[in-house]
Amino acid sequence: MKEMYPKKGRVILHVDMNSFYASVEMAYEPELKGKPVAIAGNVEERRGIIITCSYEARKFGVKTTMPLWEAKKLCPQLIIRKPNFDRYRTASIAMFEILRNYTELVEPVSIDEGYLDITDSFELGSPIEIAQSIQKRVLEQLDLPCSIGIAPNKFLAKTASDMKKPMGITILRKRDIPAVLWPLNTSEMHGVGKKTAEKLTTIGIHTIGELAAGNEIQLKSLLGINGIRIKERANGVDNRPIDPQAVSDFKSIGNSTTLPKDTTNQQELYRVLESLAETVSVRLKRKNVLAATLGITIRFKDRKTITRSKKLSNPIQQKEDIASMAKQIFIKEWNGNPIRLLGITGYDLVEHDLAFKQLDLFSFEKDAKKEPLLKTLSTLRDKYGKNIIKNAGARKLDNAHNVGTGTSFNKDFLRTFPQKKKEDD
DNA sequence: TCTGGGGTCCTAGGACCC
DNA sequence: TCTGGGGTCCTAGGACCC
Repeated sequence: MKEMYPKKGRVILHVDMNSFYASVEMAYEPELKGKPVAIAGNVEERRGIIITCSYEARKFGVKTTMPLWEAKKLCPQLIIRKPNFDRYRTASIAMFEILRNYTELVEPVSIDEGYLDITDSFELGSPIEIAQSIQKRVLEQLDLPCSIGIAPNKFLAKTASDMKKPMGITILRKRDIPAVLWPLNTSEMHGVGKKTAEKLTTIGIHTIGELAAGNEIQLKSLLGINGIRIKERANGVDNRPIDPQAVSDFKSIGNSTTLPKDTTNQQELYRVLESLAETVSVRLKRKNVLAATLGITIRFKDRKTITRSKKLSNPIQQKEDIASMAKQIFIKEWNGNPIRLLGITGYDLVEHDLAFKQLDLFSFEKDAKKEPLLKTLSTLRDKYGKNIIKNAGARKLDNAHNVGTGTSFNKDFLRTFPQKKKEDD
């Protein structure tokens, strides 16, 4: 029945805070308003860079990622502040709370931007009225400016919010695409960076319009699945839903630091790893997760960067565990060359409760003696889910057969669990 | 005087299994 | 004696974004 009616188009908003960190500082310190302000990391050191800056600073040519000394040269009166991440987090939470007054379908993308699906929020007003209301409330309640894009999907909404800054509201309809989007260079597209743009020129594609008409076979062989995707986007096609949960299931937690100066001193490097391990441990604990894979990043003097990771038989969270594993991985790979940056990242995050049950599982030996192991494993699986068994190292649970009463097991046993031979192979 | 730190997603090769 | 075609997992690197 549904198909008999024309499909109702979605209405998506993209809310993008304008020079967020600098604006938050101005809200805290109104004297800064109207002045060139920049937030910069490592202010004391030669490697300080601009994280973000006010529009007044941009007029001087100051830009994100620019080295501090260069920014000062362009704008000697530049006011520099260190980042206050707690302030930004607080402002971000308040901002998303305001957005949730308009719909439950709010998907935070980063600390300063998010999508809203207001398709079913029409009783609150037209899309443009809703956008105006959001902008007004965020400004009045938080003293923060934002730009909003209104469109039928995420890609177009994101593109639209970028078109008028600060405090813009832009509508981008599908029918606007040929006039507005197609004349632009492909590198202007969200999702197309320098490398991809360069590759595209090798097949004669320079503008978004040329990409929209590009040969799919050619694009696929050049860029893989991404080639198909950016062609779709160039045609205004993007079916990704707004997912309010998306932000909460993060995939990794890490911490890295550029050293004050390049070094080959192993003790010093170990101390850095310990300090990184501490931060990662705190962050893992705050999110109530453990890491089942640990990775390190090493950047050498010449900026060549390598990553090494190790899947662990037991997930870890304590700083001592993280530090010792990180050192182990590090020392195996380090060739003695001067190091510029070190990082530690936890992957394959498992929730604390589940990880705990997973460990508990190994103390169930007694139970295993009472009843067939297969039954015990099945019980555990039913209780804690298949992944828990999988994470414990016992893959192919379904192939576990013919294990009799009285069999005891521990984690090593689980890992080397005998597999049933397939007769038909 | 070059170029931070936090992430996500995709690809590709080798090991291993059937 | 000379060799298939799946599939999954693990690891490393690259591209991109804010």
